[in-house]
Amino acid sequence: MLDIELIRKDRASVEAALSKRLEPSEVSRALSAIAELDKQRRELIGDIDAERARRKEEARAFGAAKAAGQAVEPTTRDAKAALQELEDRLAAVQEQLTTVMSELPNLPAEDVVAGGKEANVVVKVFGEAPKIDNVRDHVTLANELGLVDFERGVKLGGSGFWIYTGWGARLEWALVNWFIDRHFAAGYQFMLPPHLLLDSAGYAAGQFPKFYDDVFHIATDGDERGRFLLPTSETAILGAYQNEIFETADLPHKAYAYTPCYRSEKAGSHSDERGTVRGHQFNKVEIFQFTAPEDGEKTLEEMVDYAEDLVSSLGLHFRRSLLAAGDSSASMRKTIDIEVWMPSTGKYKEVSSVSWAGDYQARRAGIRYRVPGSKNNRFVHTLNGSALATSRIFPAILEQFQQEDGSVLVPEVLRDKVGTDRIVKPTKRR
RNA sequence: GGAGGCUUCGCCUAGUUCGGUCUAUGGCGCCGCACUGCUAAUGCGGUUUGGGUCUUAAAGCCCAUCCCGGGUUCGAAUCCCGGAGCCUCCGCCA
Repeated sequence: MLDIELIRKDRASVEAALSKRLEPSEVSRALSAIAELDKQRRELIGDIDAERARRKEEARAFGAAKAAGQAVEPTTRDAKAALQELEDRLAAVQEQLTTVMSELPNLPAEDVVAGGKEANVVVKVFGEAPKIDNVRDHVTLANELGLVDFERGVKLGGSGFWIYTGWGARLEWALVNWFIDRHFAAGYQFMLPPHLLLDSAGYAAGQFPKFYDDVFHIATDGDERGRFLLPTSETAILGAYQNEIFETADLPHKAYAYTPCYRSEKAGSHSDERGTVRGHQFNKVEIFQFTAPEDGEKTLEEMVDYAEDLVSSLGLHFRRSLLAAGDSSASMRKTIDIEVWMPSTGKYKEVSSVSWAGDYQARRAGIRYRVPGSKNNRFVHTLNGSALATSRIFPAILEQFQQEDGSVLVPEVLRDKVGTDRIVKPTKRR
């Protein structure tokens, strides 16, 4: 949610920023509608408040007169319908305003360029692509080494699901655990939240209404409220703090969570999205920070550096990209992707997306902090980042560390957790 | 799933019987000031949250807010209906 006061005061700059990700004519139309609704809203509030003040005064006078023993007639009964009518109008205006406002995306940061995926900027490349003869893709490797059972996964969950098996399950779980250890050591608070969330949490994070159809909705017996399977633990971490006020001393608040991510999006069968690259359920450890506004943008850099250090520690070749306005999530001011090299496709694939939402999510979720020396509580800034999406790191490890003899070397930092230095072909039936 | 109790401005709490200066009591905590070699103690004052209005800003003023949503009434923390959450006991169950 954008700051309506900013739209009032500096509509031109809002319009310019939004035009980086929307059609200018569409932006103009939405802002005009907002200006008009905002005007109506404030007029109605003024009228309603005045009417309520009058009624309060009359009720007080009535009580005083009655207490004094005078015979008095109620006077405000007729005005009730008029007040009700004003309140109904306000509710209608408010609803329209909220609808238009909540559909507007965040303002892209200054250094974020307009355009879609093609306008993304590669900022930096880390390491070098390993030289591999006869590259096998991760699906082949996973099948040969018995790491992932795609066929039985489909038997269980249908298309888009798989089972990690044997050393594959060990590797996946080692990744999750290694990230969990690292974030804990880095001072993030560990959370294991519910995977089933109330719809309100989806709206707070800005995923609804836009992605309402891309998540799994769950009906719960005897409860009218909608619930859904979380598409990322970002939704849970943010939602956990809905309508709360942070003490200044508690900022920045750093949290992280491990959950599977459930997405119902239609999985097209792109050749570079085979295997575990895209599915209806994947593992991800998410880091999150609530900060004071002045620390927001620099925290983004800190978090990206941190996530990159993880990928570097694994020994993978990757790069950093600054996303164009049209390719980053609507809730975000700026998003930086970490993309890892996939030898089989010759492409880089996103393994982490680190974003700075400014106060956009905080405004939707009602998350504020106390400003020292001020009566007015302000909205915090929120940042989130995958650290990391294991189901993307997993295939990158298989592909980048595959050996001539068909085995795969385990990254050094994971060897203790996996329980082997090298994964070789199994001899028994799986 | 059944029965009962409960939810008040950070925390605890008075108020709900029987509707009206409740414009919500008191304590703790916190902030400011005073006093004092320092600390402590003490005294005085302040301290829910959000919206509107005015203003360069602050202050002020107005409205809402006693778990949430409806209702009754001139008037609701208080009465009625619906919902959520917590606690106790019983039942069921990984």
